[in-house]
Amino acid sequence: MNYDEAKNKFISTWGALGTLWGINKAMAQIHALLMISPEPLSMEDIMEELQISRGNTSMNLRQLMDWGIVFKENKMGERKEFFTSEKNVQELARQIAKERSRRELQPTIKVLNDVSNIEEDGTAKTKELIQQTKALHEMANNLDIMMNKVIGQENNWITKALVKLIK
Amino acid sequence: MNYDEAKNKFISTWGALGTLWGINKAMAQIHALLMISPEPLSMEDIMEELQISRGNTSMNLRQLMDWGIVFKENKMGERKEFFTSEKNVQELARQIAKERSRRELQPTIKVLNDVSNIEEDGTAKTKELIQQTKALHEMANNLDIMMNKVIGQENNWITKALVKLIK
DNA sequence: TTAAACTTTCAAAATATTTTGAAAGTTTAA
DNA sequence: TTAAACTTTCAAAATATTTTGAAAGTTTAA
Repeated sequence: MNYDEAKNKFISTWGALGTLWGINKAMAQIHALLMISPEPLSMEDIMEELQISRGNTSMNLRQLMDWGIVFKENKMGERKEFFTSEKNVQELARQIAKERSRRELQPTIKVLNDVSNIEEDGTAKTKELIQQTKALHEMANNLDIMMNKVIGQENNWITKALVKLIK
Repeated sequence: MNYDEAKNKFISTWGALGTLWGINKAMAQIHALLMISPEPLSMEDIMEELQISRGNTSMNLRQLMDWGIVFKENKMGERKEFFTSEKNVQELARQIAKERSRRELQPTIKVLNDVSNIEEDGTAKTKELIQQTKALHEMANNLDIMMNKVIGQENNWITKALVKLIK
């Protein structure tokens, strides 16, 4: 496998995976491209490499910046904007964990909490609803605590400490 | 909030969340419905409750069974099939972790491994590609180890042990 | 066997998401 | 100011996904 094959394979795999953590193909591919680019890239560069339109590039770059994993960079003497990704994989993981907790887990936890606190009326169906949503609430909460602990830790923490503890 | 409001809220929230771990709305809603139903439900029951077609119900139930979180159940003297979900939340989490590892993480790890083993040719771009995919490979691998440890553990393990260790 | 009671399949329709690209907007240098 | 060099917005088009429901398939009781 040569450089170009490897590069394309990485970009398309990352793109496919991205759809599974809730971001679209173009967004994941832009991220993948920036991830392995030694130099910041301009919008033109990205459009060219991935064969996508200007509008698409602009919108997805903005979203990646919202996620906090891509940054705008200015080059001396250049008018246009350049972009880089967070290159540190640990930091990337922390950022993703943080955003997913905020966007998905927290709202779900709130609903589970609300639902599990309805009034018991003695019927089997109400009992079951309360019991199951309580259990899910506890589990989601634990997951959230875990993710937030990870966020609060030093960078190498996940790799070094947790894996060892778990073995 | 009364029973019906709570039930609907739970079903639609679970449905929305589902799309984020890679299953579609109908599939997640069927799962939610079974999760809080004290009795096994027939295909008719599900169609009726969620207002979805027979075909849709059939296909999504099959997929949930593939995931190993919904089971067919036969009622004495009844010809039609009934369905229940895995009611134990810990077991549900284990099953989801196991399937996600198998379906998403493992294939990605393989690609990362292949890509990070291309031949070094001294250029900056190749060096960056190798370095970044190696780091991602290590991280994905650790995540996979974690998830598989969870799978191997006794049921209450996640809640009881891990959360305490992490505090 | 048969036929009733069910489930599954799959092409077509409906819906949702993504992408495009031109127009509008913004910034900067002169 | 102005106008060139850029970025963003957004309606329309393209594409992808989901849903429907009728037809085909399967199972079971008699």
